[in-house]
Amino acid sequence: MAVHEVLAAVLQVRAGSLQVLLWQRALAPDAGRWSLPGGKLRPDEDVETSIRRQLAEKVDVRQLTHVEQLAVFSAPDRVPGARVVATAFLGLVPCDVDPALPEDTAWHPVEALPETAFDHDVIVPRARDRLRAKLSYTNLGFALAGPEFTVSTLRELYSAALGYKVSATNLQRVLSRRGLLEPTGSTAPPGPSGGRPAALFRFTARGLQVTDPFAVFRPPAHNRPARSARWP
Amino acid sequence: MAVHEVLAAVLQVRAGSLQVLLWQRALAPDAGRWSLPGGKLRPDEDVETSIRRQLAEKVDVRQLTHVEQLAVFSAPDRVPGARVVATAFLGLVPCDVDPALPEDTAWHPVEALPETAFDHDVIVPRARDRLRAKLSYTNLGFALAGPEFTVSTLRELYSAALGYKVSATNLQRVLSRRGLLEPTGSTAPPGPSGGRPAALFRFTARGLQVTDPFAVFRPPAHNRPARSARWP
DNA sequence: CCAAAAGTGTTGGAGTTACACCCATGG
DNA sequence: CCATGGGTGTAACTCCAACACTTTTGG
Repeated sequence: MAVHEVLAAVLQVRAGSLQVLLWQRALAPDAGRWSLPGGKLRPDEDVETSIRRQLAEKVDVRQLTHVEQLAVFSAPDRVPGARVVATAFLGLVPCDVDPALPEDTAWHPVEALPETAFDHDVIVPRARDRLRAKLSYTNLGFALAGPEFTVSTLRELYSAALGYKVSATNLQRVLSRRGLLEPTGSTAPPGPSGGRPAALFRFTARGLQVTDPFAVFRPPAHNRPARSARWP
Repeated sequence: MAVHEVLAAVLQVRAGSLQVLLWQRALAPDAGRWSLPGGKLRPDEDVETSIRRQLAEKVDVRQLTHVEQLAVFSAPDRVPGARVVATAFLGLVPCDVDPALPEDTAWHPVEALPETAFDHDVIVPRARDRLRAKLSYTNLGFALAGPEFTVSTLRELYSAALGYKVSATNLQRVLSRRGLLEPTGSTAPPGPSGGRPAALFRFTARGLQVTDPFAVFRPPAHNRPARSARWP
């Protein structure tokens, strides 16, 4: 008989850094502090439906390219008053959209969070770490990028999300070898200072796919499929 | 205002195969079908405390070497009657213990489940997959093995859990290079048909440690620590 | 022709698989 | 001394990081 709420750390790469969407509480408890968007779970919806509805309603974020569960936060005293159990989500918004936001809502760099309400400061790093891990072994980059992009752009997205410089050279090679990237055939015009025009690419799939499931302990070669469609 | 329950897929390698602990329901709904152990979340405990308590109480499993959250299952109609939201866990029991079980409780191979209650048949494969993934990039093997073991024994555990043959040669090398395994100095007596006595090993740490966090996209070498203590 | 940005070639090394070979023990 | 299981040495392979080099544009 506990209230169940859903919360989302919605992440987007903005201005070269990974940022999270927060709204500032006007009322107690924790008035003035910043809070993850979300709200109560309704009786007729599951948690993912609920967080998608609440994000659409409250902060007008509809262009989520990826949503996944992070964890349940259930310490009995995690919020003051009656107990609330929370299911936390990671949400991703591609870099080519800029949703209209209510007055009290703003993006904040993940590495420089303001004072947050309740246990929300624990949830944001969890979301960031999940994103970083999945960028390495899945095609999750599609959720940060727009439909078409240059390798330079993609490099900036990966660098911002991972927190360190990624080489464009090797990024393109790794993603191409895995079959995640394909050229569109067209090119982007060069900038004002010249330079060779960049080829445009897109992700071959836009749903989450695990491309490198095993760091080690791969199954023996004779009953393992070829590179393109890996186990399992 | 939904009831919240906790459920655990408790896994152990038994008789060469990965098995899960289930109890057979006596009463409706789903009488006769097999169910994951668990129960209602109490107001004064968080979900992990709760699942540990319920496993200790109901099936007398106290020797859990590892417990972690899997996911929330929240479809409004996942159980008949009033709504119940469930937090599912993965639990691991080392191969050297054999807990006393109540009458209605038994181990079942993960690959040959009986008819299960509700959505529990979805939870068990999720637990298995999580275990398989973490065996590759963490030291989670400690949770399947006893305090001391031979490489042959460890090979059987990994083979059963992963579902394919693992070479003892390479298993030892990989785990040793990562610094997860250390020899105890003593040896196990050979079997009835002779053979060289096997050296005994232990895991150097018995808490979960991520040993291989990045499949690719490692940070540049100059700001990356050496092999032993990897990022982050 | 030069600067700038994009893209390719190539080398080297880390980590792993596969397999041949050597070691220690019981009958 | 031979069968049996345990352990080591080593070659080949996959994948990736690093960096030099080439290509294509604007001034």
